[in-house]
Amino acid sequence: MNYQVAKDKIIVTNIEDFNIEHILECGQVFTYTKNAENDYNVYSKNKFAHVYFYDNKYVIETSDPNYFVDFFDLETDYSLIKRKLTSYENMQDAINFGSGIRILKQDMLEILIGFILSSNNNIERIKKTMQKIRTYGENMGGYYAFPTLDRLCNITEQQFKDMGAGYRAKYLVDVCKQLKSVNIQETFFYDDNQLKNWLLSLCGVGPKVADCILLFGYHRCTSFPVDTWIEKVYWDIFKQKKSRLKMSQDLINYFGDLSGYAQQYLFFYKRNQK
DNA sequence: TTCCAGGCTATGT
DNA sequence: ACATAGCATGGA
Repeated sequence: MNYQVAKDKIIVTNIEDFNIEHILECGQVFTYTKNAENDYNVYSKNKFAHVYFYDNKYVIETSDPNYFVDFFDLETDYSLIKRKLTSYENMQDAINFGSGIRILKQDMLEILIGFILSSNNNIERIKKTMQKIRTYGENMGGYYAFPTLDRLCNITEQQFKDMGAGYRAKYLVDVCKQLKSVNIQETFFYDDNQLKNWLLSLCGVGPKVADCILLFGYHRCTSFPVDTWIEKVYWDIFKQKKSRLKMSQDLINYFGDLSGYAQQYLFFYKRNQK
């Protein structure tokens, strides 16, 4: 894969490991809309990008190309990651199926809110709620920025409910209060254990959601979120049942530094099997 | 109508 | 430490 940065766009060529559908539909992100096949709008913080396939290339149109070079993790060699993962059993099919997956570098606050909403919920509704929450953010002309923490703190439980958060509305109000008393920048220097323990202390954040925030909000790739789909994958690999915590530990021991990447290929593949 | 959706909290053993 | 009910909501 290669890319070129211009003033108002990025051009991605040799796209064997960049596929916008794989990237957005593999469950790591809720802040996008689909215009057509291979044509999406992507929102992150106060930024926006229009991504589409054209002439065997991807075009990422945006007013801030450098931001999206980082967001799409374009400096990481996913061909190398896939080559390493190929040596594992049961991985070849998943890698072929989701060959264009990349793990996005998303905003921690958006990930936190999104995955608190994810519990016992479905992806379409999470996306709708996230889009509605965005209307409380700054109007950027044509779209809204995701609300800052100060703005989020002014949203009431009833307003979150009206946006479809359900019983998670209370968690959102409480977690915003909790975050206000923390220097969030410092949390980026925590080691994996410190960070997970802190995340588990937040309202609405249990083991699975904490692992998702570690992986998608902090890019800690030695994290392996276990959900209903990964439970099935675990059975395929190890032929036994365990608690989700132990499954996650086994999978991290198995995949090591590649855990987060393996999780995404396997999740996307399993979730889309008939 | 009933079941399910990338689980969490609270409350038991 | 482990097991289970209840949780809002909308779509199939």
